[in-house]
Amino acid sequence: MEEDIRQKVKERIQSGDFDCAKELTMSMFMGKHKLFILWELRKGNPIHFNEFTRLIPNVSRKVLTNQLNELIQDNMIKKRDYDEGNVKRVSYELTATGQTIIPILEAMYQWGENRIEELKINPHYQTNSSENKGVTSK
Amino acid sequence: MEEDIRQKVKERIQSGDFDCAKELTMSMFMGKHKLFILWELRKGNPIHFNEFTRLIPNVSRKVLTNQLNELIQDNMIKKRDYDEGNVKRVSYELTATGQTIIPILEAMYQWGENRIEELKINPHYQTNSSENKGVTSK
DNA sequence: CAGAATCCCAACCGATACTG
DNA sequence: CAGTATCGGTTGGGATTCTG
Repeated sequence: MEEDIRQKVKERIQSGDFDCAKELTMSMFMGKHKLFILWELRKGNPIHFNEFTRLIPNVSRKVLTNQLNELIQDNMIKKRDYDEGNVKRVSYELTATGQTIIPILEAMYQWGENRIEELKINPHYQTNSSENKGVTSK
Repeated sequence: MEEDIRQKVKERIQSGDFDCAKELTMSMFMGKHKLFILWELRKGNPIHFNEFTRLIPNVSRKVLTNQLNELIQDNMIKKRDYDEGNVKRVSYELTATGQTIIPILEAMYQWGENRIEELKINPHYQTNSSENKGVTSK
């Protein structure tokens, strides 16, 4: 349904329904590896296709291609083809628009770090124990 | 795969692999309606179960229940049961932790708004036309 | 090196019906 | 009112194989 949401958001915007700003943003990095891809590109350095296959653990080329193409369609990254000797190479880098989304990723990174620290101190997962139960004020 | 990512991230954190901060954050609002739920709760006002079914277009109770429960497990929202007359009611509101993620949603909202304005001026979708093609510097 | 083309499965989601 | 239970459809993603 990820692709679905991207399409839905596009359609809504194209048909004049602009009430989906958060969803639009979210659709930029929905997809298994997009967050990772954008994150790796955030410094401005271009990255080759096969570099990604090494950087991202266990990604198939098909899925990687798909994620990269969607990011290109969304104008978040751009592709550059060139020849090196006689072997074709391709690199990807952020577009100007893509760069503007990085602060959000950094905020997400920071929030996650803080949350992890909290969880180290006071693990909360699978404890349906305390504070969050129904406060049943009958 | 949404539940899957939530579980994976949890497992990674519980097994001492803390290198997934962004993914943890993202897993907080992955799921079809979580963004919407958190957004509606951001002002601090509690919302009843059936209010959500009215606020969210075309959500089934099953899916809504699921999304709410995951948010509770993740300590983003909390549930409050009480009796009103002799009818059981339930409301949901943000936890303290849940409140800390709102600024990220607001950043996403703002980014989306800006992007929509850009697209109004210079529609970019489905034009694989110009700047983003391979810059083929052969 | 950088894909494209298939096949296939898991699981998210929707619709519907039932319960306390 | 606020759920639970069940069934079935859709699709993103993995594994594998084939090009230029």
